Amino acid sequence: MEMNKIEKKWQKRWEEGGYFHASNNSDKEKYYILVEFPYPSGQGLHVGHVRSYTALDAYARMKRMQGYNVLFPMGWDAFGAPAEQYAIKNHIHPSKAVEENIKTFKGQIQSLGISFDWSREFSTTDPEYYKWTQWQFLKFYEHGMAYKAKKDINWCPNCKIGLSNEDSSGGVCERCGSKVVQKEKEQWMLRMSDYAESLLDGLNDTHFADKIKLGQINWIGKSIGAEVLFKVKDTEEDIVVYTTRCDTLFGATFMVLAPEHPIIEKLKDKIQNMDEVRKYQTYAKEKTTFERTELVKEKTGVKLEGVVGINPVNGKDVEIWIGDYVMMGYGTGAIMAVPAHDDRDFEFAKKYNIPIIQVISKDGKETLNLDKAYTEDGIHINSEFLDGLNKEEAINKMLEFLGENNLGKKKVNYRLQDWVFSRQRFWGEPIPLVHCDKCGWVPVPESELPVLLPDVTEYEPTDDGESPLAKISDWVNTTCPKCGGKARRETDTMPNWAGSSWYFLRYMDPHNDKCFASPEALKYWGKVDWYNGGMEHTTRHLLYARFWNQFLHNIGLVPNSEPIDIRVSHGMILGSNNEKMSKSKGNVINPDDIVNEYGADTLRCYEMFIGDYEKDASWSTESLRGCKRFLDKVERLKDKVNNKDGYTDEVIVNKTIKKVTYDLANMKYNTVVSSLMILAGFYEKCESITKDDYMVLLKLLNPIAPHITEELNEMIGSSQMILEMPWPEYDEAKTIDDEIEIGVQVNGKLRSSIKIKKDEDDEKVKEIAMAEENVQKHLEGKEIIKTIVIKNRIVNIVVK
RNA sequence: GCUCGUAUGGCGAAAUUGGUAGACGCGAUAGACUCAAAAUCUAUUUUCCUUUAAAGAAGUCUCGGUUCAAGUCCGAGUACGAGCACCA
Repeated sequence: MEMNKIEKKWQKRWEEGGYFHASNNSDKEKYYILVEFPYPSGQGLHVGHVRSYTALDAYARMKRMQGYNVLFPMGWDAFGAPAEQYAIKNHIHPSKAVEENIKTFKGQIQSLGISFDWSREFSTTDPEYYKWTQWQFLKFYEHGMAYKAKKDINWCPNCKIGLSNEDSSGGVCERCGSKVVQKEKEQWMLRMSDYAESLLDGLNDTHFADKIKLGQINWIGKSIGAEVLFKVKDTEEDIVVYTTRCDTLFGATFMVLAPEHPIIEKLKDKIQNMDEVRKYQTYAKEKTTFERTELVKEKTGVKLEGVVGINPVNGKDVEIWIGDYVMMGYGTGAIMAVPAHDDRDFEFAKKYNIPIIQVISKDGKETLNLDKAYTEDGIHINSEFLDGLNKEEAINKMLEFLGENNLGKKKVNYRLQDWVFSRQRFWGEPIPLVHCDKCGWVPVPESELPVLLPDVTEYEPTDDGESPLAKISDWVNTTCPKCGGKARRETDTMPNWAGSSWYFLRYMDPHNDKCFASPEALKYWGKVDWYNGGMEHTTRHLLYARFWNQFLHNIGLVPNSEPIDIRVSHGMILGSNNEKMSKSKGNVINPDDIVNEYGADTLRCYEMFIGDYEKDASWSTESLRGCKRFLDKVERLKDKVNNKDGYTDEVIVNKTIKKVTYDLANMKYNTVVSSLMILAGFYEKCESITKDDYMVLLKLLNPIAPHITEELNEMIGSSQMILEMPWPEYDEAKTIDDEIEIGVQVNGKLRSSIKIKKDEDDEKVKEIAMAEENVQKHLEGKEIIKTIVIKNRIVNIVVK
């Protein structure tokens, strides 16, 4: 068969018939299947895309045949750096490059026969779409969820641009290789940390895979501890520290502040070595986040001479240090150091000769010559009212004490920070605010949305790191919507994550120009039932999307707090050498080439067969040929079809229907293919098969190889397309043979196998098993202690 | 360092969730068809002993445990991979 021609024929027929268009008014039960929309890069489609699209396509096709109203949409996440880079280089508007890339991607996806509902397609860069992204940002702003704050960003002094953490990995600029420094800039922020607890709780309303839930939990990073107040001797100042181990307070011999801690300025007249402190502050500032965390293993710090803290539990003096191993961004930016029981504090204390007091031990005795921090839980010592208590008891008692004396309280901290929502880039959604000298920040009125990106040809950032938009004075200068006076537009744009944080809502009602989606559509489609994407997006993207949706829910705009029910992730397709596919390694497989040579169905079938869907898999063209052979075999079987009715073998057919139905819904695509191979192999051994036999195979295979199965269905004279037929049902009672073969073990070792009737009486099975010659041999001269019969499974005879 | 995965033939992998380990596919070997090749079909293919078969022994990263029975459960460890990373 000429596969390419056949595939085109069916793709055209499906598209023209609108078979995959989901309806917003249907009596059928809805089912929303979503696969992450791609960034349409210039590289074209990757065979990895084919894997996840095919997998969900197969599921969607089965669900439709099972009678669901399936929403399976596709679109484009097209804002972001690569398109902007391309534009800078070639002096064309990024939207042009995006348009071309989308065309390529779409053509490639269509050549695979994926059953996306193209009538709902959009790109995050469409003004009709980003109008609503901007509108939603204004909702954040109106509800006090967006604010401006000074933040350190990764800054390349050579390129004069701000870099993401990814683009500055290793502490050098990805583009020019120069050293990245920290630069303070005013940035728009979203109060995501306010939602930390709610994002944690909400996980209970989802059915994400455990590892994905864990990823979210770790990212949110909840920690339960206490804030403890240390007075600074002979001043009115206090220092509040955050600790998860307030029970070790008697062992706190010094404190460490983040170098930029504000108390330092307040105490500067008291600090005798202020020069040294200033020097250290500068040194810390110049270090990038990378160096602070990875390169410099050895702890450094400077003691604040002339100021002393007071340990609130025993009134003893504690030294105050600054050190860059303490971060301003977490807790209170200050810690109490307990060198005996914390590795980092121990190292610091050793280096600077600070006293070490042990307050926990295994046996209630002090350890001589502690050579490293004792971090196991034990019994408290040297701790007055805590002596003899274990960790939990001691923490509770200490919290009680701190509370009674107004010295501290229980405190929950989260690693999750507010979302830095500004980018100094051209190719993103403009933040729809203007700044007026008189009125301050003023939202652009809804009627003036979207704030469009201007049509220019220069996209280089400015020398001081402002967005390229800042240079376009026509665009920047505007009037204040409130007072009508002179005003300037915000020139920062939104991060790439913005558009993808709510796109799943837009699919429900993509052409609505009155609102981002009608309440009816939002209610009808509800949650995404099944969301698939890459492992790399299971923390941040998913968290942003959940946060965004929870916020919209809280202000009454969407019906569900959680947007997604089930989230799964697929493994990568690696090159045949087990490495990530890349041009430089020469191991890239272009799906177009495979489609041209072997057909889309073969590629689809192979990628489903390649292995465990959630794990990485290496490409093998040899194995791909095996799938081609299988499809050829299915084709040849059509010549065996006789004019009889019914199934040649009820059991194998029912068994296969059961397995394929279950496996398709449980991401076990590889065994879907193998069980169909077994069925085809069985048919091949038959003299002839019935049309019913053949139709079952075609229907079950259709979700994975839709083109060839439709063609064969037509060739044997069906007037209806497979995709219009109901999904095959199975009869549980017919999934097991009447006669089965089970193993017989003696002392757990297999000695024989016997044929018995299904559900045969245990005593009878015992009898048959005992009669086996080889079983007898192993029973000879032994005493039978007991015999275990597991129905339809195994017999085990225990002897002595 | 912490958290989470993973480990099964020459290779990709299955295993009804504690019940005959290696289904299915690739590769390989032998044969059929063919002038020949391709395609297709048939047989064999975990290892060891054995001419073969029957029969046997070993075998799912390592060591130990629970059980009539362990790839599957428990404990300790090794290797590889992923994420987070001085989070107090």
